[in-house]
Amino acid sequence: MRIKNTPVKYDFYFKNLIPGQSIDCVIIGYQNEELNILILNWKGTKVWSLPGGFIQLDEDMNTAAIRILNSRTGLRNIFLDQFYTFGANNRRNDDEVIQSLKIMNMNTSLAEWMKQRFISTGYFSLVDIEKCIPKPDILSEICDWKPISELPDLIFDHKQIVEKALEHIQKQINYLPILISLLPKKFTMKDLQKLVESILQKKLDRGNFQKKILKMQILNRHEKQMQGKAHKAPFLYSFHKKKYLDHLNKCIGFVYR
Amino acid sequence: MRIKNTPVKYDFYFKNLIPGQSIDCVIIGYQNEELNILILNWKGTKVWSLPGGFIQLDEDMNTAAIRILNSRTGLRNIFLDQFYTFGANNRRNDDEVIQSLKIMNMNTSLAEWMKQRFISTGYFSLVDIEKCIPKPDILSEICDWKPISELPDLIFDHKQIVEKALEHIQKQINYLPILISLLPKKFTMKDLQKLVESILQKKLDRGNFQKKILKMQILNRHEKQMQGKAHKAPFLYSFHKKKYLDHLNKCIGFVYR
DNA sequence: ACAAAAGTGTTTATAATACACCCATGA
DNA sequence: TCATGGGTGTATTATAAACACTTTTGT
Repeated sequence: MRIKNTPVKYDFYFKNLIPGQSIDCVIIGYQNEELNILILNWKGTKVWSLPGGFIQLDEDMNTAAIRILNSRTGLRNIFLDQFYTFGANNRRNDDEVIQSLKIMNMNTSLAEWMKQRFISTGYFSLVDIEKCIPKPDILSEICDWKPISELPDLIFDHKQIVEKALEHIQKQINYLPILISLLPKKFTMKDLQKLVESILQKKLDRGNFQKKILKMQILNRHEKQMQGKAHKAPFLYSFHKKKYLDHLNKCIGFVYR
Repeated sequence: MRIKNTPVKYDFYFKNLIPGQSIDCVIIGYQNEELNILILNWKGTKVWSLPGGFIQLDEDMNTAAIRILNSRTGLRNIFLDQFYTFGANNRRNDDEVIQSLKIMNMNTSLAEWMKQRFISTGYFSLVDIEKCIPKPDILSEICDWKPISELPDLIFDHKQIVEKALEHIQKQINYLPILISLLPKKFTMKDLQKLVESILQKKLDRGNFQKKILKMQILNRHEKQMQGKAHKAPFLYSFHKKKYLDHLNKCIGFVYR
């Protein structure tokens, strides 16, 4: 799933941007029973960062976030929400910036731009990894999924941004369409349970989970899936989108806390 | 509770500020069985706005928010948290700004500053109204509490900012020290219930509320308070701060949803 | 036949809800 | 003595938690 970028010349593309204000995206997918996050490797360095970008002078901030998400993933109409704005004066370590920019042999005006103080608004997005085509940005040559248990060091305060985002979805699991966004169309009850467990970071009882979810009437049951495994084949399910969203709006308490 | 400002001359105090970035505060208090919000009236106009301000070049955004809160209320060590950043390109209506600045006879450089596009981060604060000494800012001459049911029109998107803040505390009542911040040291069970009801916007059963809260063991019971009313005198309570905060951290679900 | 995991059922404990009862108080 | 609201109790229902039983499948 690694995709290489073609060489670009750095131009003055940032002339049209709001200075001092950036966006960082925590793009979350679900794979191998674990949450994964999309991160970028800066050209010729060991620096990893979150996908991010800037806001155009006449652009809504939310629109900019959608644009950035789309340009890194190819996806449209994806769940995306703001969770926090990071405004500490020392959130970017200047040495880190200068060092990396030097390695990347960046032209002066872009380097100057990058050296500003930025206040950055964090957005998180929940995507189906299967549908996503990761694309590196102007600073990077690798754009790749990493499981949260194996994240490398990230530049600046990006690790904290990830942590804040994870905290946020944990608290919002009852209110936001988190589960429907992360699973493929059809899935087994076990898939759903593993996902919930990986978000809440705790084990749940299998029988009780199944009963609780079924009683909510938010799932459609489909044909059984033969897996060639030495046990009963599980049913496949899909979300009944309307009922699922109604449930969230009623804030009834979706799963566990 | 109205306080008039003395005349000030507008100076270049904003030279030291981050351009394009502002802070708006939704300062919430509890009075007459209703949530109240602190708002400002711009000099010589009918314009009402939230208390707000800007961030100094070398200042953390959170520090700026604390500074702004303190300068409007005189309070220190108050609960204050960020809830959303408002970045729509058209969130400020330019005509409104220009009109108001003209009426206020503002000098050119301040007017120019005010006409920028601002991305504004919303903070909310929960205060004991009794302890608060509202002070108008440089643009205003009145700084006053208004119950949320009787808010006047607010400038720009400030009404939406208030709504988002209220939504936020509703969702966070189980996680944030909302109740302890809004009530005076000692209060009756009825006071507490009315506060919770005014946040959740629904009626709760008196007997069940009392039992549920008492079972949590987060209150200290004090002497009864004789009110001169034609019925039994109620107990006074105060929060057992540690137990209350522990309860919130455990996210057990504090009251109702 | 067996192990493994699915689907469902049973039991017990805990919590939510509705509302009933008695008590203290001032008019 | 009466209306009012405070404090507490009880009965009913709903939900959570632990775990047991049966079924289906491939080896």
